[in-house]
Amino acid sequence: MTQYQPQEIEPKWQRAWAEAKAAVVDLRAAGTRFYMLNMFPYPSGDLHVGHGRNYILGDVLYRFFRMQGRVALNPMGWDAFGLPAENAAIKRGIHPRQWTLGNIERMKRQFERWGILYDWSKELASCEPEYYRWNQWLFLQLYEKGLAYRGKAPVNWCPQDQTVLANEQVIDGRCERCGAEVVQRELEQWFLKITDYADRLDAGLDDLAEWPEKVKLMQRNWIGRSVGADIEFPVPSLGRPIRVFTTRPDTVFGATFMVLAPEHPEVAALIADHPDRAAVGRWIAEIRNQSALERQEAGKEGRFTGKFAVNPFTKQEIPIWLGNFVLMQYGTGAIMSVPAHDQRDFEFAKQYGLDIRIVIQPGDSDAPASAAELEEAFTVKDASAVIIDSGLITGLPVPEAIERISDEIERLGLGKKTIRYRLRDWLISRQRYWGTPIPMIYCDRCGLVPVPESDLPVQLPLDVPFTGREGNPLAKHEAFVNVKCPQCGGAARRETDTMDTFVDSSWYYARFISAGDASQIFDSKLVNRWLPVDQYIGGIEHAILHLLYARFICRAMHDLGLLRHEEPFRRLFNQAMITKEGYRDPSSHNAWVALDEVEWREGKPYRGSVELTPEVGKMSKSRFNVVAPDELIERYGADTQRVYTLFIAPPEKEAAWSDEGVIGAYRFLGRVWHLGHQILETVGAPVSSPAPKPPAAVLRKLHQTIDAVTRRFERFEFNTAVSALMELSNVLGEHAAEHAAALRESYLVLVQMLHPFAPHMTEELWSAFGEKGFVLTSSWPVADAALMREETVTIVVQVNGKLRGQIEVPNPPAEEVVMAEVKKNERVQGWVAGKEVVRTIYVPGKLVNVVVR
RNA sequence: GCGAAAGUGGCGGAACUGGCAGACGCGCUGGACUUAGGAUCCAGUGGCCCUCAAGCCGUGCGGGUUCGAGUCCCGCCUUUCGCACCA
Repeated sequence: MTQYQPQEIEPKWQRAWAEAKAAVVDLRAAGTRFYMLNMFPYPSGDLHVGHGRNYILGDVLYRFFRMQGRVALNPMGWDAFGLPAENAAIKRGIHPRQWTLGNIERMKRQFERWGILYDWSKELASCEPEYYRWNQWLFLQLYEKGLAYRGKAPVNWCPQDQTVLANEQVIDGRCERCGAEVVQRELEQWFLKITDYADRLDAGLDDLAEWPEKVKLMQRNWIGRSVGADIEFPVPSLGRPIRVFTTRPDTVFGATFMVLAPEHPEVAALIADHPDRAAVGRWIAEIRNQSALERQEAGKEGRFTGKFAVNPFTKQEIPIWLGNFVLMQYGTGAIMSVPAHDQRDFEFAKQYGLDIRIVIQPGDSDAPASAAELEEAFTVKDASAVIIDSGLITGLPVPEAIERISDEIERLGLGKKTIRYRLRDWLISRQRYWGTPIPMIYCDRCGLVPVPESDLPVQLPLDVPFTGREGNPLAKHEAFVNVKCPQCGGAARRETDTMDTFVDSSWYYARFISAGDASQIFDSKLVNRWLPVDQYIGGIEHAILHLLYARFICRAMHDLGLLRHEEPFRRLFNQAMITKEGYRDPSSHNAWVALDEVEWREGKPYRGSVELTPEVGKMSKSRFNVVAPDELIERYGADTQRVYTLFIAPPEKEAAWSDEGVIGAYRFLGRVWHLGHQILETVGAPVSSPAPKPPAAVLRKLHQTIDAVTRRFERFEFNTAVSALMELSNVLGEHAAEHAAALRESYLVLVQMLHPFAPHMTEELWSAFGEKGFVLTSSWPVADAALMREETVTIVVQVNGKLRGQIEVPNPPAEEVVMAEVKKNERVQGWVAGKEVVRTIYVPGKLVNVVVR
């Protein structure tokens, strides 16, 4: 009997697909499109089984939709700029480009060995001028529209990576990449004005019906939309008011003091004649030098300015304080403090002995609480809370009071209703070499001058030294830095900052449609046909970062008239990572970001990935215990890895890799293989005479399986899809000895359904059976509903264990079948054909209606 | 603290709208073939009871709804994941 030898089969079919250009798709071909996309990876070098899950999943889906007759596109590219390449250059003296291209080659090879089909005719790498020139072009369009600007702001500086970071790249006060504590610095940097799109990005989430709720929630929280009002509090000593933002204008009668951020522009004027000005100044300087993390850890702290504002509603003078907990970046950098109804204000007031005035109480309490007895702020804001002692809004429930007082604020010209967002502008400049040069020039005479489109791309010079010291190596490249001003022709300097690599990745999905087009960023007509991406797959770690940026840039491109859609990804799926030996391998879920340094927590690697040695091309297994795909493929084949990876758990769930478990997938494939050859030996490859009909049980199972597998594909339930195929294979196996010849057709249907999971083996079997073409290009089987059931069934109903009724009916019965009378508390059981359960609907005291499931 | 998701055998996990809990697979036990097997095949495998049959108990804990609850409702406990002075 022919042995199952994946090592021989797999390379053969990989070659065959490549030669046939099986995945190359004509984007103008007629038909229903299916744009399948995996988040393009950072080419860190090697991939292990955790990465495999991501790409295998995509490939399985791609093959499925293709067999379903869709014109399917499955492209792949490389998020090829980034820090690890530069760090490798510093450490080992390899040029980032060489390091990156070498890794790309290795990863491509790995994809091939997994049997993943990509349309390589559309490949792109963000580090090539061919790609990044359009990055620069897009930047210039945004600059013209005022969506890219240079501005001074307190920014996050990573001392380890020697660069600034976007807010989204700071996690718990630490650099997302290296884990170093981030410090605040006041620097002039390049920003993209994502805040202009805050409302649209928030509202657009409602339309993303096929995105995980979790991701939408995270984005919503990140954007942080809050509805409230700006109110101006007069400050007599200043001669001008200070504006505050509040989401609770209904509490304004309880505002007993005001707190400003230490960075607030009015602070200098307010403390100018402070008796202890020097001490307050030192305190402010101290706070300003603290990182966000340090500020929070310090607890609440404040200083009295000595000045007062006037509460415009109570007309009371209220002291103006400075506080370390008020953020300049949010709202107006100033708050009205209502200690009775805001926990932070409450704590601050208690600490410094400030007035507390109660203006809201639970609607069901008649005795007003006393401020002195208050143990925490009363923050209820639904209709159960009622306003007291507040002039025109007294007696109103909170929601109504908010409306009423907001109108009044506008009527009196004290301020206006406002919507504010937590989201801040996207800081995109990086003081690093390996990235897209920002196409701007500084001229002493003309100021900031954009590089003319005709001069694009601004090429990243390759001949730079990598010392790892003294900042960005680009700044030392004379030929790059010194240019003529495009406006006046005088001597000028080039911008040496490069772009955040998230800019590269925020529009690449559209470039695949026109990859290699030197004349334009992409062909809008084709892009309009192919966008949005039908199925996007990647790790949850980009819930905010990449996915928010991409949504923003897509809208910006929409507004530039480049494409029709506002949302880039119609359906999103986040696969989870694969774990091993109880610890989390961060790089397994992190297909994009290769982390170069490892942070250890409690003796385990917490953040960071394996150090890659390009010469060997293997992960350091002893240290990290990750499963390398090479060995696995050598031993069991890629098909086994594919089947096991999908069988292990639902893909959105973390899964623990088990070396023993793999054998189950291998045995399964072996059984299918041998079953095929058993059938072949009986019938011979080409069938001349009509095949005998398979047993009814086989047919029924076959069609149930087609139905189940198809449904499960659509719902990403690959683990149970595989188990359904195992069951079918078991049933076929049971009948093989007696009815081998009759099983040929059923078996081939199994082969087809198994194809997305085990493409190599199924191609081999398909051709062994004399079928023409690839399984890949055959069509997906359709279940026959009639064959999924028996023609007639016997329904048996027992009440309290005694036979109450028995009837033979057509299957499925057209109507409900009334079977028996039962009394309350009687126990009813129903059976169909001695096996399946029927559904019974109990009508108390009367009847049992039996309906076949 | 706020928000979200999840708790089922020794393990990964099934169970569509409430209807035979544990599909499928791993592991384990026994057997077959073998010089041997970590290869392959067959049988068994939630717990209790000496065995079969029968029975009883079983989906984190405590209540409830229902003829019937892993599934629905209420209250806890635990775990994981987000957010965390955002006014």
